[in-house]
Amino acid sequence: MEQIDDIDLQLLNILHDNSKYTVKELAKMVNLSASPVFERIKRLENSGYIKKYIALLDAEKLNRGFIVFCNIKLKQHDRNIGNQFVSDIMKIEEVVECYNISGDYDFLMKVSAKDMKHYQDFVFNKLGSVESIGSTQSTFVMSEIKNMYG
Amino acid sequence: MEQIDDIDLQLLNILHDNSKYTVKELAKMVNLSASPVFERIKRLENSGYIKKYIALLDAEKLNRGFIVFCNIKLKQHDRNIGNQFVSDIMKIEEVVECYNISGDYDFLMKVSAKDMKHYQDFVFNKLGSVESIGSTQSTFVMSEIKNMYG
DNA sequence: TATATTTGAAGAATTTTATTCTGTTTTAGA
DNA sequence: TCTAAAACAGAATAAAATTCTTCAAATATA
Repeated sequence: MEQIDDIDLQLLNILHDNSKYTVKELAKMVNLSASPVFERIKRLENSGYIKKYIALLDAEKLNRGFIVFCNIKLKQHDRNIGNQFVSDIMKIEEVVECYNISGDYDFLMKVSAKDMKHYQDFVFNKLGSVESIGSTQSTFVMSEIKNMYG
Repeated sequence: MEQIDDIDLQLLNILHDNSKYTVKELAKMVNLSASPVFERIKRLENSGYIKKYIALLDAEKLNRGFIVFCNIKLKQHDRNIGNQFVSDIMKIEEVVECYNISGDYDFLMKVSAKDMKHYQDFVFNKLGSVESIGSTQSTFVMSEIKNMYG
């Protein structure tokens, strides 16, 4: 596919951290004029290197600062159960991320709640009604050390 | 602090998914004109509800599509060892996220590599030279099911 | 209840930025 | 070295952000 060079990489790294720079500002950072920078960014968008632009929100202010990693074991390991689990989990807003993983558990979910009470309610009422789940194990986040996205 | 209403919440949800809408487009979505929408967004930025705007990149294209959750136990649990670990981990580019957690392990890291070979090299050469680490346990991501950021 | 006062909105005016266009330079290949 | 394609700079244009003014509604106050 498309080849990217060092300047493209610089632009990607800058935009990954802050997408609100103007092309003029970006141009100065990479020692080019505005128009080639504009063209490069469009190329990076069209070729898929840049997937999209989003706003990062303050989870604490939005009552979603209590983070838990929740491991899931399915009841059985057939395709139907798996598909059912995926489709159920997609609808639960507290589940922010979900991965199919190696090891003792089948899935690892990152869950975002207001507090322990909210998480407890999530486990009992939301996960509790997902039939495909065999067992769960919760790992609580005490503090966030590093997040290249947040 | 500042109180937000339902329209603010709508704007936050929209921008969290796509920050490239124009204020005119956003105005139509929430049934307002451009200027109040503009003011609301500025207010949400200044009050910290919106932390920043970023570009999401394609990890696969950038040779970072191999994701591993890496659990870490420290050698000892004193403040110096902990601080040393944090400061070391901050410098390692493959570590995309890191959390201080409850349970058998002390930290959970999300690691982003090109492939298994790269990850192996990361464990041996990068983690291998972090003195504070006692032991590690790797959980490999087989597939990403849900990601509210990606 | 009537009257200020504040708040939020609309729409126009202005400024800034994105985007396009044109001409030139560099680069790669024959 | 010559030619063609790609990449750049700078100007011109279009679109968006931002500001400003006015108005209406909501809220508070007498």
